[in-house]
Formats: sequence, structure tokens, C-alpha cells
Amino acid sequence: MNATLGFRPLYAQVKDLLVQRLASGVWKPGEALPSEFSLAAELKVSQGTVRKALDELAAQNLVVRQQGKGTFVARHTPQRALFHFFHLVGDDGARALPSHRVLALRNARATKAQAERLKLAAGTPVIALKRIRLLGGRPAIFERIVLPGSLFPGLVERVVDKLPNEVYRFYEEKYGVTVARAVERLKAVAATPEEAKALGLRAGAPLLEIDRTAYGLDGRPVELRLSRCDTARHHYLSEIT
Amino acid sequence: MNATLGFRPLYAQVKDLLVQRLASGVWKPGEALPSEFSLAAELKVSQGTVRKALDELAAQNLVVRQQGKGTFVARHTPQRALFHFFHLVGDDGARALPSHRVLALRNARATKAQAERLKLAAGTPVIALKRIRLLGGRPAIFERIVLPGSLFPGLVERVVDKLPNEVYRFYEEKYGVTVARAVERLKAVAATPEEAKALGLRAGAPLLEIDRTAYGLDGRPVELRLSRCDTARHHYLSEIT
DNA sequence: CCGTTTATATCTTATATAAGACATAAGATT
DNA sequence: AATCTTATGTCTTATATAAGATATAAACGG
Repeated sequence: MNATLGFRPLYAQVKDLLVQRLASGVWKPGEALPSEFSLAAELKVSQGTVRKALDELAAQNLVVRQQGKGTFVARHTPQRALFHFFHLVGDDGARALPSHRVLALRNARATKAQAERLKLAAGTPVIALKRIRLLGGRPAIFERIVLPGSLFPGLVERVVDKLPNEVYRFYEEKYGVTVARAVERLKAVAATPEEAKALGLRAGAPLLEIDRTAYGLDGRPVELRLSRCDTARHHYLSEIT
Repeated sequence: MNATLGFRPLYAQVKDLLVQRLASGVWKPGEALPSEFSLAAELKVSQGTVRKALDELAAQNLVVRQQGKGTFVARHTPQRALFHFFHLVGDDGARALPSHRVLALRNARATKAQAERLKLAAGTPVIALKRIRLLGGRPAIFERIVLPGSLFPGLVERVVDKLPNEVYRFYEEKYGVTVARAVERLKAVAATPEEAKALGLRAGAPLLEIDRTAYGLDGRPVELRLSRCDTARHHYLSEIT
């Protein structure tokens, strides 16, 4: 009967609505959502339908569920950063978040390529960060980050040079920008003289380049990140299931 | 009441049983499983419980479900190989499975490191394959594969040198070995003279090394694979959700 | 009387079951 | 041969019960 192309099952509609609310900040990271029953009552569907929607959100790591306590908006905890968004692991299997040293943080304007990837007009204000990340005290990653200026107003002036190490948590707490998903493109490249010097390598040494585009809850790109990694003592871990 | 530590919910027990049957080859790749109702009747649980187990198996890509048709054991189709187990993508976004040229295929004995990763005793018979893979007609990957001899009896003698390109489908169809999961460790390395020559590069050129361990349905390692990739025109795609 | 412990009520999500809707394919009917 | 019917799958939704978490109040010991 429903020949409408736009038809979606009830639970999917509920899920869409919840994602929309998450994206618009109705519930903030760490907060509890209303219970299954109250959501069901509000949306005039059964509790089981709400549950199926919530289960899918939990599978996508947008919410965290805990029996007896409630359903909570997922936060960028160190744990999550480590296991979900940071794939560089020591060759002995040890995982640790790197510390960092900021080289530059300034306002700039999007290049054509950057604008295209961030879905902005060329020349739009952006924020550019250049930093070195250290693993086990050793410089291991040379990293360049580009953010849309509109999403992070006054960031450069605000942080001066005390930018925290875990920037995703910073985005979330200070600007309400939640990184929900990312795509990484990996290549092997030769270190430039600048990178080689910063990482204590010879120019031309092989580096692992990770070119990441991160997306927010609403699906729009919120960060570009180019990481050039010394993989002498570490590797990028990818699990295929 | 169930203070037994080993307690698992009913649907999880059903799932375990089904995985066990899949691993033991009760249902072969491509075949249909019994319907939800008949499984429920056999196992003395409700259809919904069977469904939850099957849904999780589908989420793990072990089975494929199709409304109105049935539930089928997942197969290593070219599509699956391409989107699931082959992460090298053209810089323009084009995906294509490489062709290959076999350099060597022979019986050998496991080194200590290989034996450890394959959970074998050192010196156990293994099969070693060396090949070049071509993307868009160009040599792009230099690859070494090691297999436990016990799982692939007579492979070297059998295939002579007509080994098919998609080896996972070959493992599955000829030896009943299904690759269900894999772990990849990526590094940037410098090309050895042998690799450089084979790939048409200068020695020392940066290559992306993919060190894969593949696991079967029963969770035991079934393949080691070291791929050294020229990423001048391609990249490794990793999606973080 | 005060502080600690122990029930208990009530909230939450997790699990199990069932019924109707929808999709597909094959056989019967025209 | 084309259409309709029916059998048999999974999908969707709903409901009931179990189990975990927590706050409150009663019971208890000092």
C-alpha cells in the first residue's frame, strides 16, 4: 500500500528523529535521554519500537546504554579517543594517547581543495593548527588540522596556546561539535625536510600519511586532518570484521 | 537465580550454536539456513529469539538475510572481496580488484614468527605464495602469503600455477576454509631492491605495508599476508564509524 | 539521638514471545 | 501464456516478564 518512495519503517523514523535531536543539542553529551517508555509515550509508538531505534544508535556509538540506569549521549572520553579514533598502536600492542606540542595555531582562509572537502566556499575563514604529537615521549606524528571557522568562533584567540591534547573532547565541550564519524585515506610518503627535522628523521624517510575527514552528527564535515606518522615503532591497526 | 558465571542469554546461546554449525560446515556458503520457525522449533525457543541471533550473525557478515527468501550463508563474492577485504582504492575513488602474477608457490616450513602467529609449532609445513598484484594494469602490490599446510592439503601440487586471483573464494570453494575476520597492521616502509624492481620504482621508495592475519569462522588464524603497496595512485581507505 | 545497615519501592534497560505485515516464488486457474 | 492464489520466508510492531540501579525509609546498634 505504501508506494511512497520515502517510506521508512517506524523504528527508522524514530531513529531519524532522535539523531536530529542529538545533532541539534537537545540532549548534550553525557546527559541521559528520556526513558524508553517516556519516548514511546511522546511519539505514540510502543516501547519496543523506541528500543530498536536506540539499539541502532548504540551500535553506531551515538549513545551508550546501561541496564538499570538509562541511555546516555556518547561522550568523547579518553577511552573512546584511544580505541575508536586513534589507530596508531605500539608494535608491542600497547595503546597510548600521544601528548602534543603546538607549532602554530592561526586564522586562515580555505584553499580550493580544503573548501571543497569541508563543503565551504573557497576563501572562507578557517582555523589552521600545526602540531607534533609524541608517543612515549618521542616525536612520532607531524599533524596539520583545518577547521571551518564558522563552527569554532574565536578559537585562536580563546585558547592562545593552551590547546588541550584531546581536541575532539575540546570541540565537544567548548563548541558543541561532536565528531561522530570519520574517513581516513592512508598512503606511504617520503618525509619533507620540515617533517624530517621535527620527527628526528632523515629527509625522504618513509612516513605513513593519514588523511582524515571527520563528520559531525548531522553528517557535515567538521575537521580535516593530515597526520604524517613515523611507523618505526608503531603501526596503524585496522580490524576487518 | 542463575548465579552461574558462564550464563549467557538465550539468543546468545543460539548464536553460538549457529556459529558452530557454520564453522563445521553443516550449511555451506551460499546455502539457505532453515527458516526462523524451523530453527525455533528444533531448539525449543521462540522465533524472535532465533531472529535476534540471526540478526547478530548478519551484522557480522556471516549470513545474509533477504525478506521473503531466507537466510543464506555469506559467500566471498567479488563484491565482498572488494568492499570488505580489499581496502586499496584509487585516488579518484574508483574501486577495482587487482589482477595478479604469481612469482612463486611452494611448500615450506613455518619460521618461528610465522608459527607463532598461525598458532602452529615451529617447522610445521606451510604453503608460501609470492605474487605481484596489478591495479589498472600497473604493478602496485608485492605480496607474500603464508598458509598452514594442514588446512590446504596438496595446494601447491593442485593448482600448479593457475591460482585464481580471488584466493578467499578459492579457499572457501576448494578447501571449505572461510575467512571471517582479519586484522591488518599498517606501516610505511622503504622498498627493497627486489620490490622496487618488481613494482618499477627506485629502491627505498616509500611503500605502504599491510600485514594481515586472517581468521576463520572458528576464530583460528588461517592466513598470513604481507602486502607492500605503491600508493602513488591509490590509498588505503579506512572508515571510522 | 545519631549513624549505619538493610529492605523495599520504583525507576531503568534487557530478554523472550507472539501476531500481523510485507516480500518472494511457485503452482493453479483461466 | 498471463494472472491469481497460496505457501513460506523475513520484517515490523507490540507486549509481558526479568534483571540491574538507585533512592528512600525502616530497622538496628551505639
